[in-house]
Amino acid sequence: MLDLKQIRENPQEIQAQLQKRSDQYDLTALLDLDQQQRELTTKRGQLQARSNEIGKLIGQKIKGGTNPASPEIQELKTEGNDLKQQLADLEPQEKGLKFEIEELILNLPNLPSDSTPLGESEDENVEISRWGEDYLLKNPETCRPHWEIGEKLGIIESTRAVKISQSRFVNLIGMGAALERALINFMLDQQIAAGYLEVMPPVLVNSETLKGTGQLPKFAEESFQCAEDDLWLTPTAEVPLTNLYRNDILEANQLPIYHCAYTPCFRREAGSYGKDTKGLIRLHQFNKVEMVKLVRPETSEEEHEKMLANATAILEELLLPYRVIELCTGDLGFSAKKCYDVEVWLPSAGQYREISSCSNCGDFQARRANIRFKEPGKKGTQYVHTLNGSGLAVGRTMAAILENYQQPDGTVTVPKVLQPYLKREVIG
RNA sequence: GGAGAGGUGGCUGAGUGGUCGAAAGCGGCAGAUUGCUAAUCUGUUGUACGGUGAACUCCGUACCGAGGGUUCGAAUCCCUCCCUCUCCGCCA
Repeated sequence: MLDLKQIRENPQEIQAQLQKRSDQYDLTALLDLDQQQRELTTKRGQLQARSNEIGKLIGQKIKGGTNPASPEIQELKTEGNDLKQQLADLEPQEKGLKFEIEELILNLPNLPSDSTPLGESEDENVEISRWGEDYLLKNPETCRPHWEIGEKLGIIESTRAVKISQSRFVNLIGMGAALERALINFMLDQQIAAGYLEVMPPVLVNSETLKGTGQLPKFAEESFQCAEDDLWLTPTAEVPLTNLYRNDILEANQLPIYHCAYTPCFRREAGSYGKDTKGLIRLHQFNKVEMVKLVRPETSEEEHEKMLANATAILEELLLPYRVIELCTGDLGFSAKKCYDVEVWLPSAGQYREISSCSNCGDFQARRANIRFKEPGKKGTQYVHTLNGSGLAVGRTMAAILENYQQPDGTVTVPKVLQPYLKREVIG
């Protein structure tokens, strides 16, 4: 959530920053409502002050021995009643305005960082670096897509998954399931070693929680909902991990907080019909190891770079070629001010595909989720900065392994670092 | 799911409808003092919004689980909801 005070004080600047994302955001309605609301609040505050005063006065007089039925008291009661009536008129107006303002501001995305490249769409994302070209397949023309490899090996199965669920679900079988588990364990072990405290959080979360990280209200159609219980299936562990500290005032010395978690993630993928219908790339349910940081504002940029390194380290250990791109303003996620995507090489597609997204959300989520910290000596509180990144998407990592490690005979070599986990060197 | 109890400030825990933002204790902070890694004493102690201000301050409003209601006035009375705990049932 953006800072309303800041919007009020620098409307044209904020407008210009939002403009970098797209031209669909207009602050004029918000500013107008804010002005009205503030006037009302001031007026109501004055009336309320007088009303409180009368209440106290009556109390004092009665305690002092004045007859409650005396004209003096009656007169005050009349004034009190009159004020009450006026307040009763103002209050709904004020509430209505506050509600409208809230709705507008909750639908405004974060302001892009100054360093975020300008651009309208993903076409203008900027490649930052590449790694692992030595590990590219030597014979790309004969390589097969991971779903074919998986099906042939009997480790990825989709027909029966569709029967028991829907399209965009799969069964992992035998070594497929084992490889998935091995990857989860490997990734967690790596991130724990990098300083993240593991959490195994609930994956059903309430509406407040989704609002805190920015998935609600704007992206309700992206998540699966259990409406009867006000619970949603988490689209990413970023949601429960960040919300661990919702409404908290942390001590400055608790920061930075690093968490990692393995969770299944659930996404409706509304609007992606026909895209990536095969294989492990775009499923309604997938596994992910996530990293989340809560940090002091002045350190968030540096923490962001470190988090990116934690994500890419996994790919380097697995010897999978990747590149890092920085999202341009037009492609930036709702809550992020700056975002790196890590893309792994998928030889069958002949392209890099997203396998991690590392975002610096600044204080945007902290405002929504009301996560603050307090400096011991100082007065008042500050919002923390929140960051999140995949470390990594497990299914897509499996896809990359199957494709990049495939052998001409149809088997798949197990990456060295996974061999201790999987207790074998070849799948097939 | 059934029955009961309860939700108050960082924590423990008082609070008869009227100077209650809330006693007391603990903790925290500041100071004083004492021949000594600690004790004692004194003072202080939340958050948010708005106004004023360079700032400390000051003023107003709101917050005693949430939302309504009664009243001139609600932590206190009434209603609804949420949550926690205990017992029973069920269950991995």
